[in-house]
Amino acid sequence: MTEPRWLDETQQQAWQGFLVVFARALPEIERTFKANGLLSVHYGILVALADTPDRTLRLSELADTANTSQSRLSHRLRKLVERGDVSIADDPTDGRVKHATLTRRGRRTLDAISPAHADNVRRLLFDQLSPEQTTALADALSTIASGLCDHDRFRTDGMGGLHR
Amino acid sequence: MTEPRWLDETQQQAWQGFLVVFARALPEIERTFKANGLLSVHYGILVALADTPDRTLRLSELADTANTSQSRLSHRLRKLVERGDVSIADDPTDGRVKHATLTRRGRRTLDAISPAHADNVRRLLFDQLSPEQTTALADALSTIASGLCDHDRFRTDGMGGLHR
DNA sequence: CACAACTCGTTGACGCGTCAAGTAGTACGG
DNA sequence: CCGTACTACTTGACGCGTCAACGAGTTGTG
Repeated sequence: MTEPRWLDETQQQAWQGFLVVFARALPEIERTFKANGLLSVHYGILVALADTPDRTLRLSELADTANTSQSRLSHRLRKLVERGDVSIADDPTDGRVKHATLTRRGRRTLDAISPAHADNVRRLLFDQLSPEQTTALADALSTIASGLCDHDRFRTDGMGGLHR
Repeated sequence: MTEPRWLDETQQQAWQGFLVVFARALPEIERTFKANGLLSVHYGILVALADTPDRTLRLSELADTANTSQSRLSHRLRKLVERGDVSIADDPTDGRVKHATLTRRGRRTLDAISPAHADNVRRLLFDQLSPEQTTALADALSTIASGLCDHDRFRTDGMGGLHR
């Protein structure tokens, strides 16, 4: 066993900041979704589909884009399909694969929630920051995020070659 | 209804980064705790107590310091008391109040988990960043965090005058 | 002292996320 | 073709967090 390497003071400060954001901002943000009978997972799914050219993704890609596990996607998709926000279709060439498509109703749901959501995020997180702080934050988080995504593919895929 | 104010591109980038960190790093970090039969909540509770001069906090302060709700604290405390990591004592002057104290065993639990935890956080988040990025990140997150904590007291307390 | 209003902490029901197991479909080696 | 290995997705059990309701203790008012 070698001597453990601790976080330096700056890193501890940053980590503590993450914890506060996760513990205090996210639940507050979640409330907007609950007020519309949904969860942030649902919203993430709708956004992922809306950001796709033909509003359609196969489920495994959808799970990846929405930063969720396949089983969670499966569970939450049930409600979205029941509500008519998303429709599911079998792939014609591969019977295992299914595709999810954002319906017109799903688009409307998204439009109904988005303003309040953006407002929450801005108010809770970004209104406190100067433009320079925001830029630096985006830079650091993007760096971390891309590292995390690469790391993930490394662990789960065997070089899956998914988009990007 | 006025025109909604959206997030600008930088803000969106930062927010997306938060989501990725939240969805990919935290579960990974949680694994270390689960390997020791605990959750991150438990760890946060132990840390909060360890950071206090006499290793003792009344429960409401503990909940606040550990960024958790009172009921969650109550639920998770059960296991920590059973394990003997924390002991609970009634306040002698106010029958409603209880105090939690970190035991010697709790201290040992903390020491056993901390190295692996610090390692995870460093590896997943900070190893990717330059020193300048880390500093900027800590600065931005601290700013947001202090805003969130003030905001919280504003909503729940009636000017509770809790420490700080 | 009585009674209302309040605070501190606990509890239980309920819905969500995880994990491991399961079903169904595909690829491939012989 | 047959069987094995693999992939895509689904399901159910289980433990956690939330929320609302609760019991217990305290404070304030007349």
